[in-house]
Amino acid sequence: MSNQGQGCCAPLSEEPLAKEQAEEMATVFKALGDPVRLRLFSMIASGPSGEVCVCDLTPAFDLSQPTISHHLKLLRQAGLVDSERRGTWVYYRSRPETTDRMAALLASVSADRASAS
Amino acid sequence: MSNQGQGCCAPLSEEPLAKEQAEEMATVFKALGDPVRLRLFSMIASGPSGEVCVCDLTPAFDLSQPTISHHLKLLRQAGLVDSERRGTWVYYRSRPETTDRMAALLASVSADRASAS
DNA sequence: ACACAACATAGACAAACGTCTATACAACCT
DNA sequence: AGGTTGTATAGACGTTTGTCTATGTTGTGT
Repeated sequence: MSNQGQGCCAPLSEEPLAKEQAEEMATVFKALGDPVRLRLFSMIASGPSGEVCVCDLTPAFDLSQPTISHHLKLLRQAGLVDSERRGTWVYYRSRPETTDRMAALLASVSADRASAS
Repeated sequence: MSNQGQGCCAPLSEEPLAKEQAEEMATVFKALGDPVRLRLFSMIASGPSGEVCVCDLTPAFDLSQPTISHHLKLLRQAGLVDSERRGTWVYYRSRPETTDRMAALLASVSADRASAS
């Protein structure tokens, strides 16, 4: 099914991303791979006070409240945001560690690309 | 359904990511939101010569050749990679512009976060 | 011209996803 | 205590996604 070792091109040195690490990172990318979640995350991450109340997120979309809640849950499970209840309301804030990891991965790609030229 | 204007918290200044821009960027994130595609992209982006032959990508997975081809198509449609046929073989290379845009977006999130503290 | 190899496309199908309604839980306020 | 509001969970349902097999397309070599 392939011609490895027949001179097509140099064999890959090594997969730069191991299977397990790819699985983990893909979860994070997938979480941002939906327009609603991306906007939600964007609103949370750029909240003026570093956090945003769910009561301000929900009415910003033409979607039901449970749907927004579901999307927030996925963002939380991906490690992109954290939530805290204060009294009646729940506040979400971003977790820059996760964002930074993604940015670093993308930057390393560009770096590899640059060093190869 | 909400208490906007009742003192829950400051209303959002503005969605930092417009609907259309979110839609567009989400497509790119979604493309990397699958473990197989993320590994494919990683292999392509870190290819020693800046490009990788499909014939080296396909046997690296326990998946059928059409499945790999399909994933490569999605990466291409997302603007993450480009393909070129040379003779019998097809070579894929990454498009750093797209990667850089994603990194910039993630970095701006961190920046907003830092300036808010 | 013909056979063969690399890659892409088409169609089918189960699994995952995004959305909804209904309901539960938690906190506030008379 | 009881009613009301904010948020989460449960279950249902149509759509999208990831995978496969079968086939088409493009280039090579004899």
